[in-house]
Amino acid sequence: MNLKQLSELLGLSQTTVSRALNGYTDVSEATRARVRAAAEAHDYRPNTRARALATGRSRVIGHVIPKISSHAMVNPIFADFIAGAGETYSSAGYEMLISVVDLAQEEKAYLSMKRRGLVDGLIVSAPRMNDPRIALLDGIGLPYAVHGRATGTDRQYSWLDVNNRRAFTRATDFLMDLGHRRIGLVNGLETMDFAHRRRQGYEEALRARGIAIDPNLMRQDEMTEGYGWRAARDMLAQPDPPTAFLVSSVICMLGVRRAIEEAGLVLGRDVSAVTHDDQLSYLRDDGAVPAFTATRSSVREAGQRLARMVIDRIDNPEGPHVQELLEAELIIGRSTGPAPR
Amino acid sequence: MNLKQLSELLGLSQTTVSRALNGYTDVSEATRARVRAAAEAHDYRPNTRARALATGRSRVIGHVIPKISSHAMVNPIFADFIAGAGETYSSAGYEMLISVVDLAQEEKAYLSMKRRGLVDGLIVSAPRMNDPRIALLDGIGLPYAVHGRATGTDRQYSWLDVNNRRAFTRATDFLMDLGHRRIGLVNGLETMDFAHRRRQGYEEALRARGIAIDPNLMRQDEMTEGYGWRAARDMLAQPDPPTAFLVSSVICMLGVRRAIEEAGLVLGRDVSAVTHDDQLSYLRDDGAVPAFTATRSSVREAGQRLARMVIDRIDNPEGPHVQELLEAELIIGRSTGPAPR
DNA sequence: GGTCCTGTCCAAAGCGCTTTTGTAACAGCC
DNA sequence: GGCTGTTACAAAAGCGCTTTGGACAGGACC
Repeated sequence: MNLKQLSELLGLSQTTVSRALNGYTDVSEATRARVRAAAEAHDYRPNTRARALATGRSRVIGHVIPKISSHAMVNPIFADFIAGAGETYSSAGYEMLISVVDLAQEEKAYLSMKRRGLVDGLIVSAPRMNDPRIALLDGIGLPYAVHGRATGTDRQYSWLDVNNRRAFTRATDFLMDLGHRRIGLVNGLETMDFAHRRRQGYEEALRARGIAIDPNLMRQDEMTEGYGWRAARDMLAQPDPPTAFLVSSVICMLGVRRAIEEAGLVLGRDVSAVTHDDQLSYLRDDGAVPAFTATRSSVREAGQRLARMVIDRIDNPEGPHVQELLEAELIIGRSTGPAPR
Repeated sequence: MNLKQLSELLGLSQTTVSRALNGYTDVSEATRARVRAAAEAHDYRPNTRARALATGRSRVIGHVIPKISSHAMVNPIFADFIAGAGETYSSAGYEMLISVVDLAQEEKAYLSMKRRGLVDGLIVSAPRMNDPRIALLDGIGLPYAVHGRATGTDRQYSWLDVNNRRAFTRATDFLMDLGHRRIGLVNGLETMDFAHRRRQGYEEALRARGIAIDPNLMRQDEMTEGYGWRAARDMLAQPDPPTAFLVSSVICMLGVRRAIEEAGLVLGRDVSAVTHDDQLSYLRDDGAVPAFTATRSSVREAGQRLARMVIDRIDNPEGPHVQELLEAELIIGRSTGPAPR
């Protein structure tokens, strides 16, 4: 059933049927009701492609996953973020298009998306320091919003980020309030903007209390369970081991906990640990008192809000850029306690 | 730059330019080269929407994420699967569209995708027992391929699945060869087809050697770290505890390992464990000898192949259905050893 | 010379919508 | 009665492609 057939069936012109369904006021309410009923009865849906061609807007928003050589960079965050964004899109009448693109082809891919009229806007993920994509997209003229910030760029752009610096400052303060003085940092890769900011927050808090920053207590790597384990194990084996850890993700934290337990120590008593928790649905902590003390910020919610942000930019491309800084909650769980004396 | 402008620039008709670029033979090679060069020079890309409207094919394949009330069901598998499928799509000139849909609206969503001409085909994920979606999609007439199988349906359809039954039979046999007789099963939710099949494989292997099946050694739940921990802890606390575990995912396995270590036992010596490993990129095991003995099958590869499968169905909708059963490898790691006597 | 290919190219229709630009019909007003 | 406004509909253009159905020139063949 297409518009032509529906209009013939109703004895009306395509114009009238189209305008009736799209809420124009130059259609009488009686006619509109009749059209609506017929559309409903025959389950008529306007063809997306034709509508897109006629309006010049595809109502599709693109997400790009960069691929390095043969491996796509899949982030544990990805699934929940997508789910959040997808919820906003579907309630706003947008579709989400995901494209796996060679990292080296990323520039071309954005341009091609614009040229082909594939998407109305983009979400930019995992910004790196001095990320070149921002200038690029401004040049192309495709609305976008960034998940995170790109330190080093002085352009204006729309972004949403967690206040990673503040979160880690607070976590560090919290541990110091409990009497901890030697705090190990099990960070993500510091080429990633968020990890860089977390270290800043950590160092800032230590400096504020006049505690020396010890490079032996700082690690960075991709956030796997194994990395968490190795990092914590090594630091605990040092002459003057940390009494607490600051960890960048729950997956890492699982490894940190293992290292602590293997060392014959008890988490939350002998050694404390705070992790950042993105509230990933498949890692959720279902206890009454959470297992881990955490700086918590839902990545799904970030997805929802960022999706809204691109849509707003599409609706008003010349509008002012919007920045949203989400504060992470500090949730007390069973993984922290007073420093042993 | 659109087709009209390009053709005017070349002094050719739109027809000729279009046919030159699309490889038709009624264009001389000299002209084709000239057209190609101009297209290249001006970075011309045919507008996707116009082409889709003209050809009646969108070159988009849909993936649906069902949403239960306010929570999308996000599977840890999801990200890697998508990445795999995305790789195939981008090299085959397809795009991937992901739609978050209320579980109750799923039927409508498929129909709407067809009616709106949004996608050329679909991937169906996480089939349940007697899954109604198969009959539904056959009725709608949208090509699709299923990730997994739906026990209980006698229709023919195209699917790709891991041989879960065989994988768990082999793993059980392997443990029994090492002398284990009491083997705990830490399974996923058995409403999921794959979990159902894994239990079958486990029970079959036990029966084949005349070992009684003990309901006290079988658990099922959503596969979190916490669930793995609780399941293993509880079973180990039983009067006649298992000497080995069969675990449904690496995340669960992390919990199982923790329970074993907390009980003062050593994994791979006092207690053995085999897990299924989907080779998720963010849980990869980077040691020389893997930490876990595992039935291993890459979900990313599954994504790649399944994407190819839908594309084939789109190209030849009346062709015979294809089924692909991937055998999981049994990889020996450090988590298994002879049963203690 | 006429016929029949063959190799190249093109005009125009069509995909299914939206939107612009009318155009009747009717009412209100002097 | 003539003018202006308003309301409710429709004809037709246009979005940017692909595809159908020629058209035309040149060579081969009889």
